[in-house]
Amino acid sequence: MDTAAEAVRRRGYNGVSLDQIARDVGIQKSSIFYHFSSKSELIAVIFRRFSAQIFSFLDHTAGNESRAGDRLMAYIIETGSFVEEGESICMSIALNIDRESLQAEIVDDLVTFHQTNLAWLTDTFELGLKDGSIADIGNPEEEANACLALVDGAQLVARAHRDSKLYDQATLLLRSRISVSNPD
Amino acid sequence: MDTAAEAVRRRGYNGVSLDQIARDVGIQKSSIFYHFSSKSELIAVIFRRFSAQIFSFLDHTAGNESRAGDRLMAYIIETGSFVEEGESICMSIALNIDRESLQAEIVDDLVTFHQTNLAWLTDTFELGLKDGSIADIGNPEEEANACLALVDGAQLVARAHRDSKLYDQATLLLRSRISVSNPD
DNA sequence: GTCTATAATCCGATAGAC
DNA sequence: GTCTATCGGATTATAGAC
Repeated sequence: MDTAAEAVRRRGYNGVSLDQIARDVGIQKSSIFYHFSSKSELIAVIFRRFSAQIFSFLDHTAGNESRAGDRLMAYIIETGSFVEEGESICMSIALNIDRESLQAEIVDDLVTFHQTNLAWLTDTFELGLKDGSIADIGNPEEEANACLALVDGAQLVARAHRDSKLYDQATLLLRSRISVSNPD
Repeated sequence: MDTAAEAVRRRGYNGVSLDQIARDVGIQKSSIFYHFSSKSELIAVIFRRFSAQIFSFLDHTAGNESRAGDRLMAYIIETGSFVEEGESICMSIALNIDRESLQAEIVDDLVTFHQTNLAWLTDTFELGLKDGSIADIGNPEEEANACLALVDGAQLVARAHRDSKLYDQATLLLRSRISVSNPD
């Protein structure tokens, strides 16, 4: 499943073959069908696992970080980790491109994933309005939408040039609005 | 070629088949090979055509609009036109996802396309520093990188929810920094 | 320049031995 | 639970008639 997840993030749904995944793992592709009934199901399972990991991260961050600036900074760093060496992107982006090849169930999960991220970011910017840890906040919902677009697009830019530093550069202006706490 | 271009923007390189393109056009798929030697060549040609159109737009805009704010606004609107009804995206994004399935030549063209856009945006923000038509500019190169990431990501967000209005919302904060001229 | 027909390959999926 | 073998379908590409 780890191998399949990485393959999807690097080559998209239509770009991966079960044969290639099986070869990377060191088994025969027919063995995959003992664990998953179809390619669709395999992708559905790994996306739900990925989605659950991110939701867990969001809950954990909201529970542990009391300041909006710290929450947002953790989000930007976490999302940047998907870029790796500029060869990969977040799975939801990769699957969204190949959306028309996916079954309706996974497409619904993709929408839910996006909406959950947007709602979390909106809450974060609303908190930022109160605690002042993020500068120049306009409408929280608009900020959340722009922030999600920025971190997604920053992954694309970094991948386009195979350089993870471009993710950091593209998000620099957003990060400069954050006054992080210094817990000692 | 128009049909092929739209198909790539909606389904990605690996998601389109020559048979489907031929059926949409109303010919047989074998007829495609009279005009193009391979699927790779077809995609290379339509991307170069797309790339030339955008480069022409950049030149035209820089020549006709003297204010940085007007140039940037035109760029944001032009890029937003790729979203259509939330079903499509810019061809460079779609091809960049399926990069590992493409021949090296097209990948080079993709990098050139991205760099040209970045350079144009950097020039625009440098002009904006001088003429004051864009507010709160930090480093022009960082602004360009963040701007490109934002408009690319805004297309993804709009497509994720099949709603072109989300592109407008995600770019609203950037557009609010622009003081457009009112030519009368 | 487009057609029919078909070759060659790849892929998802199944059957059955071990 | 993994293997070998294979089916059936889709896809890229070619050959040759018109």
